[in-house]
Amino acid sequence: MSDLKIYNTLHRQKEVFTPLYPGHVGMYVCGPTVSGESHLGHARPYITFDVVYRYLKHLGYKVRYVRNITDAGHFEEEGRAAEDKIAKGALLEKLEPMELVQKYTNLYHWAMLQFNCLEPSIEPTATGHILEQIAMIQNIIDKGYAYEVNGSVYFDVKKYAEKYDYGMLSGRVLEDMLETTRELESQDEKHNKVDFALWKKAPPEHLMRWNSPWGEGFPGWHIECSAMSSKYLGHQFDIHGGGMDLQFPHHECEIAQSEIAHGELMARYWVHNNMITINGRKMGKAYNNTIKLTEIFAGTHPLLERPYSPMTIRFFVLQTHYRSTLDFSNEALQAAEKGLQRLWAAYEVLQKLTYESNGSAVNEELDKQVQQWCQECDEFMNDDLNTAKVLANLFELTPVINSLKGGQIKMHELSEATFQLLQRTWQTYLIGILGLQPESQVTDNSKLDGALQLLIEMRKEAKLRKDYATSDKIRNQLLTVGIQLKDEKDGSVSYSIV
RNA sequence: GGUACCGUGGCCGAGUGGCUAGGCAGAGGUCUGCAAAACCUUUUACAGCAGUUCGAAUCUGCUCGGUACCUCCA
Repeated sequence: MSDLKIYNTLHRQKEVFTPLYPGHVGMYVCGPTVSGESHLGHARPYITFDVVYRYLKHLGYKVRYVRNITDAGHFEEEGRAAEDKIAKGALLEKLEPMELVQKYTNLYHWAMLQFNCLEPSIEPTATGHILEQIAMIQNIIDKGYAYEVNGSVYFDVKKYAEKYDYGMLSGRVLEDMLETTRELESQDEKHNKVDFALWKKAPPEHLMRWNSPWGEGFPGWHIECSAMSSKYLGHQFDIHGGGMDLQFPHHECEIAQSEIAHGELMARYWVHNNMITINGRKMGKAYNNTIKLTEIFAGTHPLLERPYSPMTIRFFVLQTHYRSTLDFSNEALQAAEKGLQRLWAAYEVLQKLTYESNGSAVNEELDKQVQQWCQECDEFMNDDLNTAKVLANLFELTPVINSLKGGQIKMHELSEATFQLLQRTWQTYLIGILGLQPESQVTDNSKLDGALQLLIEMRKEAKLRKDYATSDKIRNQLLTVGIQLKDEKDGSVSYSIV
């Protein structure tokens, strides 16, 4: 169906993508834990896999894209005293975990919308699949690969490793992990320090709790993804995605659980995006160096010189290959912002151009070059989704488009087919696959437009009188309220809202 | 300590053996009443050392520097 090659972490190499069922793709991406606000680091996987989703659809696949919401855990409102949680008598005064979950889920959805991320086909919640998780845990116990201690259930990694390859994804060696002894509290329940929890007994202060065959508790960290992906995508599916930091232990544990429960490798292609760094360090809660998305959009974080729009962030992310780290800085964001503006301007110009030829000869060299730049976009995407190169080619095409408008290149120098390819490429890539969208909501305000046309007319008359004081005043005053006039080569005047 | 990964010009970043990626910034020019935008031209690279090769940013080794993961962080 395509020549798409994608880097599979499982085998540490690029592999031709062939779906399990021809024409269909099942993709699971680890979603957010909705116990707090999303930060810039979170934005990367969602934008990355949004492009994967869009591209697979572009290739003609019918894709089921599942992205979970982790809403089961130990939730606390930031800054709220711990004793608050259960001590208060009245229900409404207590911390209600679902209230937090709802709040941050809404905020997350809002941010995804800002980034123009398509909605997943299914967005299952951990709390909505407790029964499935319990059933899966029981299944693993029945097969002898998990044991219960004091109301908690642990996966027996050592036993698993005797027969299966624990570490196949992360490249870890079990022996090494057993050797590197490090004292950890509360590991006394585990038979081995490498074992991981499938179910945890809920201590009294734990608010989220469910009944299970092992008493009141809550599911372990990894089990939800295994349970929910198999429910909606089958025991084996095509793509499993997430951040690189989830490779171990999260994804490794998912593989082990699923192998025992379902008897097969859960996903065939494991795709991991790299981190966003800030001053060279990973942006993460543990490092205390996060910038929340709301802070980015509003420019309220102390590290920000000014606000940056969602599309600037999206463009910034896509300008780098998804498996490279991406370093945040004001300079880099501002460069991205300007670059994107240039691309948009060219896109709008291209939209308005129409093909016409006076029968003169086509400039073969140029024509061929334009064709090549357009066609290469497919190759770049097929080569492990190289969005950076796609953008580079769009930038190569930008002066061609502007020159067609400015007259440095005559339309007849391109063949009609090439011109149409050019238009189609921009539409397909910029809008369709990279998912960028215009931001200056030109609200199609006919009243504003009418007023501006009047001002433009008055300025024109002033210029004819060589009354440049007046004409400049009109232009400068409009600029201060965010409307920029541009004198075009053909004598017309256009404006843009900045 | 274990396991991976990375080090590209002022900044951000593609690129894996020969063919100037690209963006932003800087410089010069064209256009313009002047601007803006646009167009044209253009400077600064491949952490260091050694090796393989006709040829290395790209392969190998070493050194230096940095990062990530190692049990609930995308």
